[in-house]
Amino acid sequence: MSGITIRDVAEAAGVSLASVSRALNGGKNVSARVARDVAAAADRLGYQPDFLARSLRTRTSGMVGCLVSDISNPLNATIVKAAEARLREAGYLLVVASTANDPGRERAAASEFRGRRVDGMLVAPGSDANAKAWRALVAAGTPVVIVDRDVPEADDGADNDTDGWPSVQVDHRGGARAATRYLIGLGHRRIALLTADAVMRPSRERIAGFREVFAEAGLDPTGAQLCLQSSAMDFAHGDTLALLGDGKDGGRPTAIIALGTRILAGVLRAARDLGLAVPRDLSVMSVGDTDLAAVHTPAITALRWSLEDVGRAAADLLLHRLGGDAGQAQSRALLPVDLVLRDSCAPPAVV
Amino acid sequence: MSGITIRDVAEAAGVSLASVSRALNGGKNVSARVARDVAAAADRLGYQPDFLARSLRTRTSGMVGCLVSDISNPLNATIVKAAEARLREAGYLLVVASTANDPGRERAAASEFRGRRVDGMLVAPGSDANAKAWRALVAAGTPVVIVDRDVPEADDGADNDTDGWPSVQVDHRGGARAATRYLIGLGHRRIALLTADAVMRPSRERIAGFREVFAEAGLDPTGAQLCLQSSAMDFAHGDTLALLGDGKDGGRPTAIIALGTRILAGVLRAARDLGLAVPRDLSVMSVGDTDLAAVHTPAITALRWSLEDVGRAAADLLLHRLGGDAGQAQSRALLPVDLVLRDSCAPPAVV
DNA sequence: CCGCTTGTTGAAATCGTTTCCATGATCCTT
DNA sequence: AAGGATCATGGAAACGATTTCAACAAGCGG
Repeated sequence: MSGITIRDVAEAAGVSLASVSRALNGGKNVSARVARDVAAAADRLGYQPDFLARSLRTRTSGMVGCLVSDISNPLNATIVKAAEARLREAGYLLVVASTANDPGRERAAASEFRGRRVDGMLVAPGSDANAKAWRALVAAGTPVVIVDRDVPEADDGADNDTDGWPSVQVDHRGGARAATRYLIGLGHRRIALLTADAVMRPSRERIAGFREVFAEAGLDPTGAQLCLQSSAMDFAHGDTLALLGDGKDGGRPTAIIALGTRILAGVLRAARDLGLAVPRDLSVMSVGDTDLAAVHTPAITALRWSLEDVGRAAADLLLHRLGGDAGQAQSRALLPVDLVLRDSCAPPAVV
Repeated sequence: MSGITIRDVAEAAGVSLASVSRALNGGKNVSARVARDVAAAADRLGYQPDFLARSLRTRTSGMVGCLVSDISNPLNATIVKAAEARLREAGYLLVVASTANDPGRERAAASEFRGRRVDGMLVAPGSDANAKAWRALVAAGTPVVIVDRDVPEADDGADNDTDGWPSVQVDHRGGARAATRYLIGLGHRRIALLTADAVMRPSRERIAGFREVFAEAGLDPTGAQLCLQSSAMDFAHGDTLALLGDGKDGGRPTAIIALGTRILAGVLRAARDLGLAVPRDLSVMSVGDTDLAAVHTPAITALRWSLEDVGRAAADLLLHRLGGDAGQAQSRALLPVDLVLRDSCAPPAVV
């Protein structure tokens, strides 16, 4: 290690430990001479403060914990990256834990973060079931920002904070509404939404928006078909084949909205296997603007939202809290979703 | 915070601080009665040790720093995730810093890691220029494992360690050789390699393997065309158009080896723009087995290596070091690259 | 029964930093 | 010029753990 401590600097500069600390930190109540000597000595010796000792004394670790299901998912990774950059600017270190949506690992990670005295946390729980663990953290005084998740209100009437937790959320409902309206506008009446299990907020909101539009348009609600993927085993390839193959419930869907790279890939492969041309025989839309969607032939119309904005907003919200601002105002952010029109959607073939 | 310290536990259990520490940690030289009482008291009070204080005393932070160019790159993210899982098992916390290959940020991050007293580091420098910074760290006693990078020998003759640094590397050269041999075996004589700037090991090794095979086969070396991408602005789309458009140097290449999702995407789009069918008019191979390669029509033959293995091996190597094993043996790992045959390569059309 | 080893225990030192407090010194005001 | 206010400074007490060391009890062979 560095080996040289504040004590060495003090001796070299011929002042006391307290003066060195003051000179290097606040600079308040410190004479110009001492400031100069200390800076010179520190520089000459290559002094580097020990964060551990400092943290122990000040009770702030300068670390922010980030709990995310899977860091190797590019969507998550992009969010984390943006948040890390913002936090780094503010002098914080981001530590991430991949939890694979396993409640046990989530709890363990949260507990470890707590033991390491993180100053705050960015969390995206795998499901709402773990909300109590987060509540315990918050009760312990650790600021927590929820990222694109819902946390149900406490079931014990004791501490029901009416306004909920600080959070950054994406307007998946609005995006789904726009997408559905667009397809209906093209003439589609049977649309399938392939998304993840409804245990998390994004899928729940998407489904809600999807159905809302059908209801508002006064269309046959059975035309809004859901296909939920609990685990992307074959990336929805089999499900899509089944969906497109037979004509149950009044015929196969003429349009599919698919979540993410892998499900989208499964859908495209299934369409190819069945000899269905996109967009002539089948319109396809991607939820999330991935490389695959942008580059595929034909290019896939997609719902896009800025992952960087999500990460930045989450970091800002947390920094706000860490800055002592416990004000309830601006404790929630809702980010927009855009519809990027490309070549993969067209009016359905006449029935 | 937790609020309750080892002192509270000591009082509750009616023993001294030292006994509590012994009981909770080693358990050596502790009577059954004390062990029981301490465990009970700690449990009842919900005691959670303070990592900061512990670290300060023991001089080990239990943290491992990871320096990577861009965590939002799925390849890097996968490596990091695997390493994190392995390190977590061993009780270490992984902290990552994205450096965007900016030497300044790399240095800053390394310095910060050092200040936070990380026990070790996993680094993939953006270029070899920063090697000196890493050397300084190693000289300071921090174990460092290099991930898929080369670090040149010190230019000052003083401390030239003959065996280099512990590192995990991927056999990109072998992979490139296999790929090139395969294409040559199909009859190709003009092959283009589109890869990244040669500032880092993977590209350098690939280029070397690529050329070696041409030389060994006694083929016209001008058939081995290089196209280096310093920044993937248009994802090599323009370069590919130029490459395939005219017939300089004895004709356009009949096969292209493209690095990663984005360059591959650019190549495929360019081929489409020029009306070249894959693999009839142009054979295409991907370096790295991405979603796009697996899902494209036709499916793209790819060079694949296990990113999880890279992460795991790096973690293991570092853990080995941290375990006190400074033995030079097994300080370097070389991971294999496989050629995954799919449908995107065929013998070239007769000239 | 004595001396020696083995095993438990608690008081105190330590890690490197920040911060409280007392002590002078300087300066300004009346 | 005396008295109070402000400021720079160093000694020492935290922060919460681990670890050394000495003390003491018990077991045991001779």
